[in-house]
Amino acid sequence: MPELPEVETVRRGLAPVLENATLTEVQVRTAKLRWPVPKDLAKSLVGDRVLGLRRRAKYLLMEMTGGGVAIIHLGMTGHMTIWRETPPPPGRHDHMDLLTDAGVCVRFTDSRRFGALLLDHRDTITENKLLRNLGPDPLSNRFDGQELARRLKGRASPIKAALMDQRIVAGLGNIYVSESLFRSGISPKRKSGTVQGGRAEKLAVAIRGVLADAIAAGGTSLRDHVSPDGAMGYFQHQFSVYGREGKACPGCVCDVEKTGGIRRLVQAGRSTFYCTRRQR
DNA sequence: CGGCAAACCTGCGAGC
DNA sequence: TGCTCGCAGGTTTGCC
Repeated sequence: MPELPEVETVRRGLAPVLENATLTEVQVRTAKLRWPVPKDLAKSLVGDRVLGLRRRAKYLLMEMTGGGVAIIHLGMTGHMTIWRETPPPPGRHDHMDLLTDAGVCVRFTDSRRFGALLLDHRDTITENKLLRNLGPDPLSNRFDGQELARRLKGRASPIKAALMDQRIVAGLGNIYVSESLFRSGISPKRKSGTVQGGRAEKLAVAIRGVLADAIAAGGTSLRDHVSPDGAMGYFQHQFSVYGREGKACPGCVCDVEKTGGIRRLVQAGRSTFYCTRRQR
């Protein structure tokens, strides 16, 4: 499920029920996630009020009045569900419940358990190992064509790999990299260092546009619901290339029979989808 | 440092 | 129907 637009959708769904709420109970049923859930999690959070729910790249940061900050990552299959009434009995993959003084339950579910919940403190959060090397958030004003060009300069790797690298730009994943490259007309195989000037500008604009459109659509729902209120995201219906191998490129008028349509290739172990005619 | 495969997990759909 | 295989939205680690 979660790249930046899905995480932002989750943040927006949870914020109204978590912000200003006091946590009355934290139930951890599965401590074995991407990293072990801290043993003192409940002790650190219960009784504190949630000051704010923020997002940094694909991480959710829940800031507490006591100074604690819960760092949440949804991994590949993690999602959150809000229960305003008594929640159903937890299933095998319902690893955690956060209960608030308003009687709301926020349940964390993650079948593959690549997600994480860790603790830090507001005084040390900027030096946190998971956060300190992240590149700019593409929707922030720290990100534009010039900044992207600077970060790509001199790199020999294909641009697909560079955009997947969270140190270059933070928040893209496999779907939105393919879609952004398509929108900017850049081949995923192009050497990163050659994406400079106008080309970098175009790519930066494409990244921002794709992410903004995806957030407006409530993210992408391929297998899981993304929104904590159960609503499906529908950006998958706007995909130009992702998952569309052999289908017609939306920008090409050529016959699919002749061109073969959208191509798939594997780069660094991940599928990339692109159009050989429109992306150079 | 760069690049790549493997590792961590489970579920699902395709094909036989 | 039921099994096996490949693939899946992420990130770290370890090896050349």
